[in-house]
Amino acid sequence: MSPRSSLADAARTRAAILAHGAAVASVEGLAGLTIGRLAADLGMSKSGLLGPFGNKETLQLQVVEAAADVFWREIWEPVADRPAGLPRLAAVCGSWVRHLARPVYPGGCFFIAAASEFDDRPGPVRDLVLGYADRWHRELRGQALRAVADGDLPADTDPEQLVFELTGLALALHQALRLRQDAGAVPRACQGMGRLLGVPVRPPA
Amino acid sequence: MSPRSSLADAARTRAAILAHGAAVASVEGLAGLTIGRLAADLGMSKSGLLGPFGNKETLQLQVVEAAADVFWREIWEPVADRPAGLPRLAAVCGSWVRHLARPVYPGGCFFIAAASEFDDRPGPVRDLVLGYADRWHRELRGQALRAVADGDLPADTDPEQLVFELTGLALALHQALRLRQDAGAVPRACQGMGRLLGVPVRPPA
DNA sequence: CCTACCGATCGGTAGG
DNA sequence: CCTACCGATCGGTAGG
Repeated sequence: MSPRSSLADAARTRAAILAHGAAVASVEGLAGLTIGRLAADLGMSKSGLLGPFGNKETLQLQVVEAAADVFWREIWEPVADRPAGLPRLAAVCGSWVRHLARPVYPGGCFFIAAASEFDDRPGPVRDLVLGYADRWHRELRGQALRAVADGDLPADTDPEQLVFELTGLALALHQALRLRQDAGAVPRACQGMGRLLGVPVRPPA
Repeated sequence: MSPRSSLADAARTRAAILAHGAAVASVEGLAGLTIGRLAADLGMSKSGLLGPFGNKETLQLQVVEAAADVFWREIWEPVADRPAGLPRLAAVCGSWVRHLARPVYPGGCFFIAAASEFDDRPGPVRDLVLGYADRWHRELRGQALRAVADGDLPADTDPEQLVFELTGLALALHQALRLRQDAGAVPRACQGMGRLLGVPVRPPA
């Protein structure tokens, strides 16, 4: 075993806390995260766990950021090589569906849960979640605009309406999978998205 | 003032607890409901508040039932006189949109929040929320089936797919209103629903 | 319905 | 990173 600097140890500890925190928060909620529970799960003391963050809210914010990194890598990175516009939009819808159908976190999509939990709780956590939601929204809309400009979507397409309806299908898929445990919702989400885009949408293998 | 029996007093106390509990839960979550906070809000002692219910879980279950009554009265009762099938389905979509856009609870739709919060927490609360979600789903699907039988929707319409997409539009509306505070989502939800049904959908006055 | 109280757990701090 | 500890609050009970 090679020796490890205490700096690298600290970074790995921090990453482990954030990864486990996101997993727990996906089930119990970000507000339901407790320092004592996380510390017990990871075999640490409460003060040792809190140390790198200082207080619970900072821990929550960094858990959100860590989950955003995972989300981005799961969904956008695999399709970054697709041509901008309709091809990339259809591909990202496919990887979005795959993300929702895959056990990335035990409680399903971290961001759908966090958005619902904090939509009415003003403060830094809500602001951060909203910031990521806006970024996601603009990214989708940008591809939709490009698809219209390319003539790959009808000229009278309203990109806002399209993004709104795609988002609805993703939210319906999440609810059907998590609450109703209805795996048949995966092809239904793909069919709905495919009809909106005029091209097939499929979760990648 | 007419005298009141202690029985009627108790019933009014119980109703006040459940109404306020649903309002608080719409913001803080059903799990975030605390007996001490509810008691303080209502000027009662903790033991007095807990008395009619016995424990917190029973209180949660009865809050869900009270919210379900409100939901039913808000959405289905106003359209019960519409002809079954497409007319009633379009009308219920309109009152659904109105419900989501109206400040019925300070935290938005109680059931969307509760479904998200408890979708991964096994137990009686989840079972009850799921039961109401199933009932809602079957009610919509029944009207869709009737609309197809009446020839008011194309014969190849898949009622499951239709209900899935209508639900998605409602979920997207809720998220847009609560998280993004985007009132423009109301006409977008109506447009999406109207396109699915082939008839206009409008929130009633 | 109340007061008074229980053990457990909360977020967080002192000191090392 | 740890132990030891803080005041506050949790769900719930005893007794009236």
